[in-house]
Amino acid sequence: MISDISPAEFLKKTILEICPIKDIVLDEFIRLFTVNKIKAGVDLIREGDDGSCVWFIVSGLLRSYYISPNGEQHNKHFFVPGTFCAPLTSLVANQPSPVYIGSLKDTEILSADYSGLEQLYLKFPELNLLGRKLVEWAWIGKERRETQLIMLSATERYKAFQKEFPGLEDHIPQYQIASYLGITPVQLSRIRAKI
Amino acid sequence: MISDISPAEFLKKTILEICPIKDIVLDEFIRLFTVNKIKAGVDLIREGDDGSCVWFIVSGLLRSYYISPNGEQHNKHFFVPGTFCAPLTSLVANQPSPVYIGSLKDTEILSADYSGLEQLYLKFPELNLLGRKLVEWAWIGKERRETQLIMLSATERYKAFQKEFPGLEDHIPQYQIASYLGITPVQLSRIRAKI
DNA sequence: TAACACTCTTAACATAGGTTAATGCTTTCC
DNA sequence: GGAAAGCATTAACCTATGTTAAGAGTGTTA
Repeated sequence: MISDISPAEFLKKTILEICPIKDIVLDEFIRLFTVNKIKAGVDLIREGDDGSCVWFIVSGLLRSYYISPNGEQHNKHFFVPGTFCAPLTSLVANQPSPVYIGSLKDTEILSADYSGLEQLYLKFPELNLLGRKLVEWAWIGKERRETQLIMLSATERYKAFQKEFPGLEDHIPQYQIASYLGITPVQLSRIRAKI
Repeated sequence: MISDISPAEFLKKTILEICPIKDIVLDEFIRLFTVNKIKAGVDLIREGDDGSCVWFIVSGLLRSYYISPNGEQHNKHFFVPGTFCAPLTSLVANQPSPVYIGSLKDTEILSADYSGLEQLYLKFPELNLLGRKLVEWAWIGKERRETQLIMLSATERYKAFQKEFPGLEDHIPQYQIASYLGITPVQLSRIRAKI
């Protein structure tokens, strides 16, 4: 659906929809990114790794997830084309990442080194506006997710997931969705049978 | 414990712990804020209101919360002295607030008009660094909360709450804590009886 | 002091969701 | 084609949590 423009153009277009930004700054920003293709099922970062990259999803699907002490995976978020993804806790707090980030489908991304981005922040302080906007929108997403987890039943969360990620459930196994909803695949199957 | 310095000094000190910032910018930033005292149980913003302020908690306690269709309150976060609080979804998306923010104790805050802050962002683009840092840390908090909600049992969430807000449970009713944990007061009572 | 409001606890019962296991359906691979 | 792996469904049973209601403790107010 976005095959008619290059990854860099896709990124540029997405940025400009977030906030205005001078051409010279935008061009240097875009130049930080390089194209990468990864297969399904690959981890970009694992718990304990030091985060050093920011990614923009061109096509495919990424997820962030935790692994609990007993080895169970818990999906936190799905990253669809046109969105950014980064081990923010690690980058900001300069600590090992508490989360995993990996691909669920063959995925094309644009990767930027975070240290390069930080240098650009210093060179062009107004670039912090873009950074602020991106994190603000990410925060709003987390806030909505928190509300759903604390206020909605599993059935309602499933319906909210369908609205938030339209069509996604046809492309990934149900146990990945159940993990995102905070329930077992068995329970999701029961919920689906009832609806 | 912080009674020996003025609210403005407290704010200044807190800012400088987050990121370096030029004196002239910091002074103008501080000047945006005015002291307010509010009684316990007062709402600063209600669902549907247009958010226009940012607050810094000097003393006391604020909470953000949702009210579900059936009238139940669900606490999302407690704001303790030395932290910032704002109806971010409303400010960023320029929409009516989906959340309530109110006081649980007599509370002293510093309030700043968001439009004044936005003007200062334009005047000093490097101020976006502070904005970015503040939202980044807020995001990390939400991420941690999300992880707890999806991965931990209610008992474990209760213990995590005790660690994250030490001493707080002695100052607010248990049903406020239960609401934060996403369980009923009855269930919290059972959990406490077991421990 | 008595009455009231508010909070916490406890009990009895109901429901949502977890656990385990069996079954059947695809898809993949030899 | 047949075997194996991966996934979804279903059933039986168990546990955590919700619901409702009663009672006890505390503080406030008439």
